[in-house]
Amino acid sequence: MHYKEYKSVNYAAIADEILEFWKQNKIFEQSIEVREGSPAFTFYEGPPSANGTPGIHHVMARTIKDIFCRYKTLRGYQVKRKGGWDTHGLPIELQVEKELGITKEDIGVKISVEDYNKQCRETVMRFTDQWNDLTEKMGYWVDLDDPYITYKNEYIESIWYLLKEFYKKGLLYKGYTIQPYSPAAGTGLSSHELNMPGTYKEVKDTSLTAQFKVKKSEKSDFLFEAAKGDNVYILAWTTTPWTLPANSALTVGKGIDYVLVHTFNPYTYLPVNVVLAKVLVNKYLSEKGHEGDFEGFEASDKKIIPWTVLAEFKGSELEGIEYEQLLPYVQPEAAAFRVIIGDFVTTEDGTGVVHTSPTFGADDFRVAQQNGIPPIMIKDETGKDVPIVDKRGRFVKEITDFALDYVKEQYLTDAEKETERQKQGRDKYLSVDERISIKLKTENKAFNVQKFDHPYPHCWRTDKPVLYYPLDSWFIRTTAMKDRLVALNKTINWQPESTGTGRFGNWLENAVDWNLSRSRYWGTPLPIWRSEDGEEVCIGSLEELKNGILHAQKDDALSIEQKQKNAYFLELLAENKEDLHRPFVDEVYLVSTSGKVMQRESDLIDVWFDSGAMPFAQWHYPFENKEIFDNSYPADFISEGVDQTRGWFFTLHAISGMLYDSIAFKNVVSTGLVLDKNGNKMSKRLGNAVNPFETLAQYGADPTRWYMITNAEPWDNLKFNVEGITEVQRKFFGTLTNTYNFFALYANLDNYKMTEFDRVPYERLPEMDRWILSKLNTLVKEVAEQYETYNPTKAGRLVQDFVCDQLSNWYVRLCRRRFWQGEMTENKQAAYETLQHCLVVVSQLMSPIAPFYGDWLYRNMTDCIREEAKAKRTHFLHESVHFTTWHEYDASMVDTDLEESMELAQRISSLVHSLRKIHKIKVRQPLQRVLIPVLSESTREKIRHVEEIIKSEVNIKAVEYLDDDSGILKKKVKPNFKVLGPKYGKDMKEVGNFINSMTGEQLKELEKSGELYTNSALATFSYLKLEDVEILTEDVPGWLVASEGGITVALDMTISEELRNEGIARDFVNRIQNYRKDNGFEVIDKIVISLYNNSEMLVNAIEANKEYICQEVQALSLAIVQDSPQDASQIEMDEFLLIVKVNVVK
RNA sequence: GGGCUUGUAGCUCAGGUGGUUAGAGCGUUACACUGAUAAUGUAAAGGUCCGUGGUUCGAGUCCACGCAGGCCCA
Repeated sequence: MHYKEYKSVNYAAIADEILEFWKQNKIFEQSIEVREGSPAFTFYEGPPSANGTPGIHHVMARTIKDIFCRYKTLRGYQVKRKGGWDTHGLPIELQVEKELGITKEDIGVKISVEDYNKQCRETVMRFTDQWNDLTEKMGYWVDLDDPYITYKNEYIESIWYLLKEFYKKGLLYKGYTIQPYSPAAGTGLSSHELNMPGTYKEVKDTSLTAQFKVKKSEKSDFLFEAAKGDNVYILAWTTTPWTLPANSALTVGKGIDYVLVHTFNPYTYLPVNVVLAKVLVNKYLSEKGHEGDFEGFEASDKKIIPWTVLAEFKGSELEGIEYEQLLPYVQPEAAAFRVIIGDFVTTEDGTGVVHTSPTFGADDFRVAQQNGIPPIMIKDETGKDVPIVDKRGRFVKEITDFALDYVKEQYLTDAEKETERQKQGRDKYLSVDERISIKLKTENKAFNVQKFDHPYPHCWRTDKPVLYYPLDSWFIRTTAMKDRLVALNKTINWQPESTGTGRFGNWLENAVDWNLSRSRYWGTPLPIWRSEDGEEVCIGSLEELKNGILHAQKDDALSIEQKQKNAYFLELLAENKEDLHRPFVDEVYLVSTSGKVMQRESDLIDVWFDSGAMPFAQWHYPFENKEIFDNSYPADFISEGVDQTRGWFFTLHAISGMLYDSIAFKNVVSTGLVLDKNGNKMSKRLGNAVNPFETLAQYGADPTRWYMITNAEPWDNLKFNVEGITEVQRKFFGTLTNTYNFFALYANLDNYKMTEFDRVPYERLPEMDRWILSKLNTLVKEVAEQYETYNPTKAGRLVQDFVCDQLSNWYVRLCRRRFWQGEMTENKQAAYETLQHCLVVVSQLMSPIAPFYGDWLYRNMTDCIREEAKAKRTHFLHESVHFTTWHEYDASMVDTDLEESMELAQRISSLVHSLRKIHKIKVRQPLQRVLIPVLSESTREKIRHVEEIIKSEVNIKAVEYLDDDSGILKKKVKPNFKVLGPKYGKDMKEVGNFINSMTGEQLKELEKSGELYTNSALATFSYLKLEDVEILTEDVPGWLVASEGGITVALDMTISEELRNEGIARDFVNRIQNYRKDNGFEVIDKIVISLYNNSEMLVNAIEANKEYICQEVQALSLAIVQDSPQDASQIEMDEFLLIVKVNVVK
């Protein structure tokens, strides 16, 4: 026996078996070794975090990665894939805090930073075992023996190196971002803290609509013209009037409609022309005043303010208009006070114009930066730029009218309020907002002031309002190289393309500087040491740090304690026990060139920098492995979820682009989400998360992977339904396994063993074999194209369709007889060889997606000649399909004519089947002939080619052709719109009607002379050309016909006595075969049959076909007896009752 | 609110550059086959192609505006 036979297969068991084989023989390692010296295909693994358990979506994401690495190996590349772990970051910290029952505030108090980080380090690798287990079980090949781990010193050192490179290029700088800040507590708040319940409280604030006076310029001319040369103001609304001294721009929405309104200021009653959003006019001006009495206003009681619209325009027309500074206490360093466009402007509140102060609003900051608008800032005593409100929440002295006043009333104690009240000389303390309102009212700069209720965030510790306030941060100056990053991105092949051009491209175009700072504990420390007056050094290696310390130790600037701490760090270094995390690096003190003590900036860096640095840091570049790095940069391929667009994809791209003017990856597949079967997001909380281990154990890795890949394109979201996996199991894997088993069963019976030589030469192969080989080669070509363009879904579907429709349902089904009949002939050998070849190639084509099953099939097919192949150094010497090289597409084996012929055979057979069906004539009943109308000689030739196949497939004696000359063909003519369209355009209806109502005579004329005089009223349509129509046959008068897609078939339903007898004989054979089987006869058993003559018709039929029957059922004799035999069996046949005795001949 | 994306049969999905009768698999129903048989084949039923406008002789396909879902950002 050369081929293993399987009664039933369990795909999970196959995976286990193959996995064991892989482990025992180090197949993964070997798959890389066998490609030693071959060109490299580089893959970067986006590191997962092992602090959570893996989910089914990880199976999806990693299958994609695996597919292309395996495919490229088959294509002869060496594909090293180093695994990695992402180990830093907030999720880990939060998890540790939850487990220890502490908050961030407790770190350094209840638990030392050292212990806390120790805890993080342990927690982060907690589920590594589960991850490794999943990796194995799903068949994902990645090197987990030597992964990169982002918390390792070597990794961090490489990051420091990169940061220093940024620093040297002037791309790493200290700036600020607008963050929630509590002046009362003196600390910034995280978004996490801001999301705590009770943070947002309903408060009553002073809201103010200010009038910004427009300057005359080319851009604003149209406003002044409409206002007849008078003053023009832009109205902007704010709930924080204290930010108005920091205003440096006004933001409008580019698509919003604005109007210029002529009216009076409600406080000063001066005539004004104001700009605001069209839909908000009614919020400020009552309908009663519309087109009111301007002339009489001065004399009236001024209760109704008249107004009229002078002009209407889009926000985009306002862009660039300049205005006068509203409260000119502090001057900006560059040109400011312009109208800019922002995407966050709404017309829900206010005026549709947003007062913009870059120091006190996150949106404001961003939009100002994008438009080159400077913030309003002053210099502090050290010369540093600071905002006009200090860290305690008070105006700086430069804001003369309100110097040192708290901007929020709530920051004052009652006693302070009283003192202030006396200073103000009023009976009630007036807040800054109120006093600014009064000032603006009197200066004709306020258009509206009122109290406004709205929710406002409060500090959870002090209960006082939060300010949005600029806080120090370190940045990478992405904006400086934006254009280059955009240009580089255009050279990357994105799959799908829209993620690259749209989501990623747009994001790059609008990118702001990358904020690196995180004020946490467990992460890569920022390697910058800084003195109080701003001297700083960026450390790029351990060596540099060591030298820095040694240098500092000699300096008197350090205290004894500082020197002791430095000494301790040096000691650790000497013993190689250093830890580059906090708190250790924080206790290193350096000395600046001018002799000042420098301490490390306390920030950690964004964990995304960690992962984005992996091309370098995974190899500890440039300190080690320079050569390896050079050979594996940039990556040929990466893949992650589309949610990584602004995460890993961006940081990889930014670091490579900015430091090395290179892309980091050439091809990228961004994958969609895995949802539950109803399209909802999976979550542990909702309990609809699918456990990947259970799924793999129950269904097997191969069907699971196959289902995920072929069901939807990877970038579409996948609605994960296990029923889909069972379908894949049945449909694809079941069919393929059956096909294999069929092969194995007969090959073993025939003692056939694959040979790589002495094959039946191609020229002598039967049509059927040549056809499936042609299909196979076409398949190889198409599958390769799909893999090459990173379309695994289409690749899988192609393989699946080939296996199910062509190989199993057509080739094997129609060739069954060749396998089970007679001795080994050339024809039979050809069948074995052809099927064997198809199966082996399929095993390879499918192996990237279904690596276990592919290998299993390959090994089942080739194990029997392995030793021989090894000895002769031939194709199948490899013990795993994953070592093989891609089956070369052989164009000479592709015969498109033959493929078309066979397709005709399939379609014609299907039509005949359907006719039989309708008329209830079973396939076992032979029919005399089928008529096929053909209009061209080439079609006739193609069908003739496969006549035999059609005849046996549908049990018909003859195929006949009807051509035009027969005269009985009824033809149908249809307009060819594609041709007619350009010619006749809107006269199409008329032309169409003409064609549809053409007579047979006219059609004949058209066919004969190639054109037809139409006698149409349309001048352009006097002649109809042959190319303008499609001619088909649809009917054969007097016959039963079926047609579909241009093919028509007519079936002769006459059942002659001879045909009837044959039908009965075949039915009889069928019953005997069933009997043999039911009674457990062996396939090779010979039998003798005695049939009781209880029907003339039956016996006649059997006598007439006796030879045929005996051959089919392997009967040595078939006797008709006049008495019912003893122990006879009774078998039902359609119209007869068989009383028959069947005995095995021993 | 913005960027990107999806919407076709009960379910999962195909439907180059517009061409009039929109396909496949699963499921359902019926039938056939019975030496691939806990398989297999054939057929039938099943569709306001998310909606509304527009361009066009003609729109599932192109355009605009919506609706619903998703991701990211604010």
